Amino acid sequence: MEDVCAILARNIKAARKRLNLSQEDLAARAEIDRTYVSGIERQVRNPTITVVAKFAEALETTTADLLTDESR
Amino acid sequence: MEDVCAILARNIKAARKRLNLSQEDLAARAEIDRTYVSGIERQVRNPTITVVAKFAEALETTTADLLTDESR
DNA sequence: CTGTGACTAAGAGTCCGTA
DNA sequence: TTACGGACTCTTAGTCACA
Repeated sequence: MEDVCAILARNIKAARKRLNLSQEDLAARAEIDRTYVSGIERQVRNPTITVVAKFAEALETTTADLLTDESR
Repeated sequence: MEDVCAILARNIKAARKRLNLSQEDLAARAEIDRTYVSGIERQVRNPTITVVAKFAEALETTTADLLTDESR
């Protein structure tokens, strides 16, 4: 079973690219530090669900979507 | 926009009832502390996504499902 | 534009109990 | 069976300088 952090990292990165945003742009939108965004995409962070919710809003999607394993 | 913790609390409680589990049963299954389960259902906790994943496994569902707002 | 190490404050998560 | 409290440890939140 794949780690939920890996799924989140992949989905955030994909959604970010889709919107043509840099990590910096996303950080600004979500009101999160740039380096924190980096840490999540690199899977060195294990965020709380409220942080994921912030990302979801900034990426114009839902919390559930960011945690959905698209690979199956 | 409704808080993600409220959605989680509602969904966990519903899934737990559906399986006829007590908070203690669920805690044992998910290998999470009994008082922590209580705290999440009362929305006084803001869990990390790995904990939500543990709940999902114990409740025979997915992380995304536990964070899906069924009220819409 | 991104990765990384280091740091403090806050809160996640555990364990003991009581009503 | 659940809510709630105290006390505790350890990780996350959030930020910085630097590569």
